[in-house]
Amino acid sequence: MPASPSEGTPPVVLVDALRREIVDGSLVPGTRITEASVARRHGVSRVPVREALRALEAEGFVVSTPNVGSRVAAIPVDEADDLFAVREALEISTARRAALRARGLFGEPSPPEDWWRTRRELGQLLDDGDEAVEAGDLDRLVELNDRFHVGVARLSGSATLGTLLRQLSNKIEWLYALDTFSRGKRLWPDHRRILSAIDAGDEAAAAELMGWHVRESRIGFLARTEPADRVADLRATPPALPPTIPSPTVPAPSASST
Amino acid sequence: MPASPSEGTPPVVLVDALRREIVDGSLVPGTRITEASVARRHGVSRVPVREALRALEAEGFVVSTPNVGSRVAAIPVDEADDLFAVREALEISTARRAALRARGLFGEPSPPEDWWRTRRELGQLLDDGDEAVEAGDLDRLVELNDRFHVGVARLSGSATLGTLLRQLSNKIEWLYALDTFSRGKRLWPDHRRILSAIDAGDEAAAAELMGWHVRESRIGFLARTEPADRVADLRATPPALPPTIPSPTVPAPSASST
DNA sequence: TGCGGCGCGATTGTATGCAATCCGCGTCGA
DNA sequence: TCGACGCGGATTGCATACAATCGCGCCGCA
Repeated sequence: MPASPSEGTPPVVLVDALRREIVDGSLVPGTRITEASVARRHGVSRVPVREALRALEAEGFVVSTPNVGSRVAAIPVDEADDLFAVREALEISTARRAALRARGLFGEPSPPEDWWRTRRELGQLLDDGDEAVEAGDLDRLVELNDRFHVGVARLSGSATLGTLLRQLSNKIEWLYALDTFSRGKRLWPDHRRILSAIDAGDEAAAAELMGWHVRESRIGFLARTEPADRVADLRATPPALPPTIPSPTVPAPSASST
Repeated sequence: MPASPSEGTPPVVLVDALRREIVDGSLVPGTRITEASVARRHGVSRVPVREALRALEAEGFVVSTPNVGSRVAAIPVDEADDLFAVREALEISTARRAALRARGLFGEPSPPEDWWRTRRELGQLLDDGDEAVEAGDLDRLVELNDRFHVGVARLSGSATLGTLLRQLSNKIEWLYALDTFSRGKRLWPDHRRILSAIDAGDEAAAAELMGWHVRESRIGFLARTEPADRVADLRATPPALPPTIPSPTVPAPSASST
């Protein structure tokens, strides 16, 4: 239930802990991160800390220079819009694939047990989110929002897209930390519609709804920093929807799932 | 000149070496990678090897299970088209930003020295590529192609987009390794046009050309596996070009470039 | 007073050693 | 004959120890 069920191995815990501190602003960009201090704080030796720092570096949250050390990277503020643009393409793909998998394409005769488990979690998530909306608990909504999108990526069955999305959505969450703007509850109901389209196996609808949804959040974000006319300009443009060929070609790959 | 000039630190070397072996097919998906064997082969201890494996895991080329070990991940064949779709959005952004930087936007008064150095490298690259086309040296062309796109990402000045692109383009190269299809030299001349648009600071043209270029390579790839009518369908659709708000808002962030 | 070189403390990079865990195989029992 | 149990080798996970490197402040010198 806590995001990743198989967590427990120290380096992974460290990565999650540090990334969280970075994303939510506890660790200000530019802050020096010494291996020893992290090791002490978490009661481990420097070896797992080093591994964690390497992973965070690969994800772009930390910059390291050899023989000198690691610092918290700069928040990619001026890349915000581009990140949203990429996310749009990415999530359209995950939504589409999730719907296709619901129809039992992609080589599998029908969605595997794993798919259904994630699907159930998402259902629960939606209810929790509705509750949070009622209660006005925006912090919780932020977290649920993130988990919803990651969940859809898991439904898509694509490890690659999932990895990319996780990186992207963490970056975007980081951007939100720049000020106290909290993502509105306005967009929450979209999620239920998206999940319905996935359930129905309607990949076109899933893709379109997700595209629209991400696009709206992009507009919402940009509205804080960009001149109004530019935002209006973006809003006027019809949703992108890059056509993707549904590819029921190759069955499941051979080597990974052990 | 060899891809990354400041390389030399062992873990980075290991990451590059292993990733290369994976991408070019020397290490077949599913292959077990034991830390000790890698350590012996490279004459180091297991510690840097572990760090390298973590990084590769974060990039998605390796899957590790705790207490068991690491294996080469499965090639994401059935995600090919989605990867191309994401790459399209990504590279449109990098091309656009590169052109904007050429115009001296983004807070900087004019392109910094670093920009010009990369720009010069790209110029050289184009000439080398023309040569390779003449000589029919397709292997070399593949490498140059990769370096061109990564170079444009560097011109864009965006570490985040650069990281994402590197991951994506490695994955896509991995896909190409699936068979002996070699990326045609037909698309090589596009690069010169793209670079010209960047030089001119024409961000709209740069974005459009890059979008078209990536799209063409996507079509070329898919033509090998997909039914002809689907490919024709994709080809008929006009280039996406998700509108991006050029954001000259925030100057350079404070903490990173040391 | 300004500046260049030097040495020390701090930190990173890596090797080694040992405990923990897992997988495969042989043995025992029904 | 078949299945369950248990043991041994192999491998991972981590802590400790030590060498290498860097930044920074101090001192000497012009």
